[in-house]
Amino acid sequence: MTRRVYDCQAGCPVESTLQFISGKWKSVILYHLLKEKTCHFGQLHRDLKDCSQRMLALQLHELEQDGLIQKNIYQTKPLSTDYQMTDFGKSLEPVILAMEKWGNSYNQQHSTIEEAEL
Amino acid sequence: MTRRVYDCQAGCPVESTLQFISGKWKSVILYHLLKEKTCHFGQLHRDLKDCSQRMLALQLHELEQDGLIQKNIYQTKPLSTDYQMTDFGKSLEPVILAMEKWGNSYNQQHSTIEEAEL
DNA sequence: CAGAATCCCACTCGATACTG
DNA sequence: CAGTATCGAGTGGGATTCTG
Repeated sequence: MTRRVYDCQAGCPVESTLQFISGKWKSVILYHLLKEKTCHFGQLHRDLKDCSQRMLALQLHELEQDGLIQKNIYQTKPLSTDYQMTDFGKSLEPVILAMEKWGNSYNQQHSTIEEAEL
Repeated sequence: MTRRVYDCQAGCPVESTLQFISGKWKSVILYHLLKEKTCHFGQLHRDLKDCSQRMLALQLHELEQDGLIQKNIYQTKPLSTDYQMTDFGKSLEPVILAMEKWGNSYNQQHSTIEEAEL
């Protein structure tokens, strides 16, 4: 993996997982790739509005180095690239989907509360 | 929640989840609390070897403010406190357990490879 | 023991400009 | 379009010290 941020305790499984997905935007990128199968750089850049171009490139690069995603370059003009999950990346699907499920549930409850407050 | 780091897109469920667990040590703390039900500050400090006392206090405070964990203070001498998950915090169990499962699987494969390399 | 306060350096990360 | 290079402000976070 690119950077080891956590190692409180050799073998802590949660830390092992975090080594791969703890980057600022990694989980979100993986989520988009999981849903859309293939994404162009520009598309991700539009979707992740608050992620700068530089950050996006960095995160994608780390994900690629960690073997979670694969980059394909097409020598068209202008240049075009896209990204997709590797099999290793896809193995993280349960983690990402668990996050999605919890987030959906939270968003529902939260919007209900907001409506009640109006 | 204490800080909103992500909001690329209103309603992205993964981002909603990350707002709560994206802190540097939060997932690990939640994992420990999930497994051990109740933890004293010192115990967590020992378990998360590479998390400074200051960081641990900060993360615990944010988790408490977000309503994921509950803090209990005992006016003994010397002072003692412990932490446990709230019901809201427990709702994140599937996410944490998914991380644990993936991490265990990864660790197994990784140790096998290391053995093969010896 | 459990934490708050202060200090301060290293690094993160956004903005901008440039390249193939 | 899909990045890389450079720079500078802001902040994360460790070390240390102090309190109840």
